[in-house]
Amino acid sequence: MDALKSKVQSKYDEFSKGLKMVAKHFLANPEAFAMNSGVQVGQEINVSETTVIRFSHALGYSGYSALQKDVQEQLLNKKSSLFEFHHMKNSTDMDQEFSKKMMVKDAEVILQTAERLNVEDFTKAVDHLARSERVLVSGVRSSHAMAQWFSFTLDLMRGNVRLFRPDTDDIMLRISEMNEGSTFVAFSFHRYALETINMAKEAKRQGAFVIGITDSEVAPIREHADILFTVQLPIKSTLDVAPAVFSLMNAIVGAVAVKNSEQFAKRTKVYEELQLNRFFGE
Amino acid sequence: MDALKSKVQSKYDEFSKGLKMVAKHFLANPEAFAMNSGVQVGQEINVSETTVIRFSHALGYSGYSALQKDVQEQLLNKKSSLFEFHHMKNSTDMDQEFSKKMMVKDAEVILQTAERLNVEDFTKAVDHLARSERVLVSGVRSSHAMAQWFSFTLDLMRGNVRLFRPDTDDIMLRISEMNEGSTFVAFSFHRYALETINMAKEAKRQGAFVIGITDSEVAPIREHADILFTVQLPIKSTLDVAPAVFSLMNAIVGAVAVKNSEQFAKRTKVYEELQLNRFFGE
DNA sequence: ATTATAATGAAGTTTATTCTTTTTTTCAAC
DNA sequence: GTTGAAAAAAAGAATAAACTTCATTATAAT
Repeated sequence: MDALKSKVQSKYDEFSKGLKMVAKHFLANPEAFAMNSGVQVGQEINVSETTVIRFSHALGYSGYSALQKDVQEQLLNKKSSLFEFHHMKNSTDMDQEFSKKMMVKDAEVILQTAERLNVEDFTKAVDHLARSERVLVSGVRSSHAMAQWFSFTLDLMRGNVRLFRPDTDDIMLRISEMNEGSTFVAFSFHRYALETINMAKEAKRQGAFVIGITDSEVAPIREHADILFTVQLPIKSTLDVAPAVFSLMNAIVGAVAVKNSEQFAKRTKVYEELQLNRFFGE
Repeated sequence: MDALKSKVQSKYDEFSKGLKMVAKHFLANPEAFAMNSGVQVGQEINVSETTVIRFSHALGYSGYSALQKDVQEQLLNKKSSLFEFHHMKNSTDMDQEFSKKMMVKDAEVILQTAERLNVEDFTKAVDHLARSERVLVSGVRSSHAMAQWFSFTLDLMRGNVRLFRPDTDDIMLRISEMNEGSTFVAFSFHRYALETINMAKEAKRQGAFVIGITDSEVAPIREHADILFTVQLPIKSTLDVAPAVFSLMNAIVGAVAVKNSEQFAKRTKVYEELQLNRFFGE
């Protein structure tokens, strides 16, 4: 399989626009080629069957059927070799075990978080985030990445979202901009930086709606939050909450996008059109 | 697969002579059923196509096509393991459905990413990240949160990790610090900001080891990366890759921590002791 | 702007596959 | 050995897939 894949990778640059789309899809999901007909594959990627066949030709096959046969064989061989791999327990694939195990754990934490999520709170939070005039997001140190992603993504969606930047922003100024039409989102995780907590307190005093995202139901931020989302790890876990928090944020942002779908479509269109070639590759 | 196989086994005694032959062959070599047409399967076991079709009927399928599709799916375990577990039928609430669905999808993407992860690459990357004198991390715009988290966390672990800051850092200066003992980590996701790509190119030219984290096997960063990790979403998905990327990073950082465990323990101890009460709550 | 070149998808043709119907074979009972 | 029931094969019809051609559209070069 890898041989075929790297062949596709190496030829990728010579391909036309349509072929590139097919190639990308092939690399991402070769199973689709093994199991479906040419038309089906084409439909899935919005390309004509003809282009799929041309892709086969470009790789040196006589047609789609030939490519499909080859993919099928390689895929099934890989399966069996992977199966063998699982059985040998020597030390070299400890790492495989390790990475996989950790990621499975992350997935489990996400499911558990989803399970525990309070629907009412979720709906209310989404509602405020969609409607608020202004949104201010804060999170420092270990929580800063979360705050950054959340504000960046939400700003794409609805605008008027601001990330508090501890290095350059003035706390008092930012806080003074908060009022009844504002929402403040605080990311406060273990060690619970006082900066964020105090901001939440002040924001609330100014009448803003405060959403707290944290790792414990008794975290200090709870006092100042109208809504509290908690992402909890299994005890004694060395995991990081980040994957689960991002999944939660993803759901929130997605829900906001759905709620404001027309506004969202307009904004992203404008954003896409703005892109200048000299800033981006491909 | 096992379910289907044992069904065949249990019905075996009731079968006619011809069907028994087909059943035997099916148990021995189900791949043939996944990949070949009815006639071909028949020929291989000296039985008519009709008998193969009858075999499909005997198992309760509408015809050979239906059997084949099922076998294909089971062999490539297209059926996601999670979907089986989390059949959410209980909730009537649309919002609950929504948030949960999104998060379940995130979990699935993580599992798939774990599945596809190349062990060798993972080991090699961890090795470099643990041993390198210096590590430089870059990611702008939508990738910036990832870069921030990764550099922050890895820096806690081993030190000498630097995040490239587009607003204040000088590209040339940062690049010129790279050499054979350095590792450069590039987060390059859709729209593929040129800044990161060019930095990777230059870093490589300076002899640094380059690790690319991206969303496609043909993303532009691939040319300049010694190791490429791809986190792919199912096509047509409106999801964000962030949760899966964070899970991958989590695994990487975790592996580095294990590798450098004594160093890591010392560093975090120092860090913990440093904390002054007036910075943190509780 | 104009032309030449290449890429694309719609429509049409051919080939392959599945499924149904009909005929033939098998085999046991008499 | 004939007969009849049951199963398999062969033939045929219907369907679906793969491939080809060609007109249209996009891209690049002048």
